[in-house]
Amino acid sequence: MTPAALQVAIRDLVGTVAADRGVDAALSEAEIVLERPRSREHGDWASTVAMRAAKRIGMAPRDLAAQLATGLQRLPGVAAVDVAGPGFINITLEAAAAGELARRIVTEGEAYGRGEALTGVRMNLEFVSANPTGPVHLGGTRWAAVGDSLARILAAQGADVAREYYFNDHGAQIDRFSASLLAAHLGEPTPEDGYGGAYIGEIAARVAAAHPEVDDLPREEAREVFRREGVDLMFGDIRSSLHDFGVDFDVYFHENSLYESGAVEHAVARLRELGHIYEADGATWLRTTEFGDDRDRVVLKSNGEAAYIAGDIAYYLNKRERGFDRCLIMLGADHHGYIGRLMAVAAAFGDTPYVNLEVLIGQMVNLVKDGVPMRMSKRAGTVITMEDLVDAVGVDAARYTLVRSSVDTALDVDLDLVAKHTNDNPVYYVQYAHARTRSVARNADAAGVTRHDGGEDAFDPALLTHPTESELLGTLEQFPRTVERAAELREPHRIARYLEQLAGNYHRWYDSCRIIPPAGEELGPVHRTRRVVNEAVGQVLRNGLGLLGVGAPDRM
RNA sequence: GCGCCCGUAGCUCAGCGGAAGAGCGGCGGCCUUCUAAGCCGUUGGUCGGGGGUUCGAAUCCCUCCGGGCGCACCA
Repeated sequence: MTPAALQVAIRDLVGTVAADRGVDAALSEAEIVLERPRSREHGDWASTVAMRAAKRIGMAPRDLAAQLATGLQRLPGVAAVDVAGPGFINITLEAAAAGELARRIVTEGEAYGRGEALTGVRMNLEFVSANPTGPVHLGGTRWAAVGDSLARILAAQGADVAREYYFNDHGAQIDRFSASLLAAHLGEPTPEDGYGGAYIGEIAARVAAAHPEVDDLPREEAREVFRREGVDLMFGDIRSSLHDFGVDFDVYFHENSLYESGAVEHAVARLRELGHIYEADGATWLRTTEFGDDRDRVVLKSNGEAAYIAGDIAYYLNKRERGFDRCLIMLGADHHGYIGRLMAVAAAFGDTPYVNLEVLIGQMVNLVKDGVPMRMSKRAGTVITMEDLVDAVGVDAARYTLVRSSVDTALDVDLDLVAKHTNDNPVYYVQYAHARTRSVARNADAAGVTRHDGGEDAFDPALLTHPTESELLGTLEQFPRTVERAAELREPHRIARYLEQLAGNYHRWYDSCRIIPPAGEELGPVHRTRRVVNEAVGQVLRNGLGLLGVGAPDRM
């Protein structure tokens, strides 16, 4: 008896009751809510359908629930049905019906948890996108962890996902970067509005070592060398940190290519064709107010230069022309003001905002020391980088910490605390559960506790009768819909929270149910069956950690 | 002034229409048997305040308070 079958049965029963009373009470699937009750006392599944449908049918909720319960009781695989409170229907399944899942998970393996919700959809996921003026800081590290995990989750739902990094190595920021490098090389103080931090000195030294001629060049030319070579080195460092963090992009998109290829002119011409461009005050404007923005935006400044948004316009059109159905952009909270104009741009091209284009805003990461927030400043060089974090806690703990909270929540990271109490990080709780499943498997093999007994499949789900077993099986059953929900809501943290629950269920099961019989107890079908459950849990933990880009160790 | 996010246990945070949660911390237990990075018990909450919608609100709507981040012909 699967939840889907239960749902169908409930719909039919409601139809029968309604027909008896001469009422047409056709229920949509969404109305037949079947959920895992929070408390074990409420059975394996609970339905609120009686409370929803009571008014339409003209019965008291509890009476309707009682009638439905009688019908449900007769279904095969249903052990007990109770009516509680205002009309909850609590359903308990027979162990055999619930336990069948373990066999299915082992058969499906890595495929368990995948879905088809996004099959055939081409998605472009843009994240991090930091300009090469310094190492990736904590905020960028959060997007790296969340973005990469989201890409994995979307792919698990069948989407064709491209990870994309958009960057600019020209303009005022880069000018300040190269001026800072030159100053560091010459032993001068960091220029006003320049970048501080130890990495500036290191990059400057590497450039000078590779190009000793800078000392003989005029200042302007030397600065040009520092600009060109420094950007290359910096960007190389960024890519390498990201790679070490387990994040590799499919496309590194250079903003300047939009200008060099004529993509900006192409996009502006297209918008002009569509009638959304006008001239005023010597500048060229896009009428974004027509599409919900709070003011029109300058596309080409009165001095003839392209405004920043011109790049965004061209970039969006470029993505669409490369065949992406859905363009997702992850931005920090300090960019939330862009959403309106970006959506207006999409609409101006005739696209559907929030469908063809999605902007995911993530809140800031704050560095905390001894409970006091520390201001991070690139200029002052008091920045915690991706590498700092990884050095302190390792890739797995770093990624897990950053991905287990909703991006809607500003995150406080206390480096001392994280470094000191590394074992407190829930990632170890989950990883330990996985290592335990592997350890049990090794020992079980050695003890002959295998699924097959003399060629016969000894798996018998009716033997999984312990309360911790129905709890564990119920959680295992939730994995596919958890992944689907995480993909739909773009919320990877749901996977992490799910894994913590599963790990807890497993640890408690392990504590009360032996897989390998202790001395004096005979090896029987129950042990062989539990062995399959153990494998199923390991598989799901592995699949889930994989979606987070976190390792699933065999030993700890 | 306008806009976005947040306000749930001492701390960090899940839950976002259906029967208040986890981790950490505190206190007390459990290793001669499959990993004690574990388990069990206990402590701890007017879900920021007030209205409204609903059979039912931490969850949706309005409003107020508090905190964070933004509102350029900068990039």
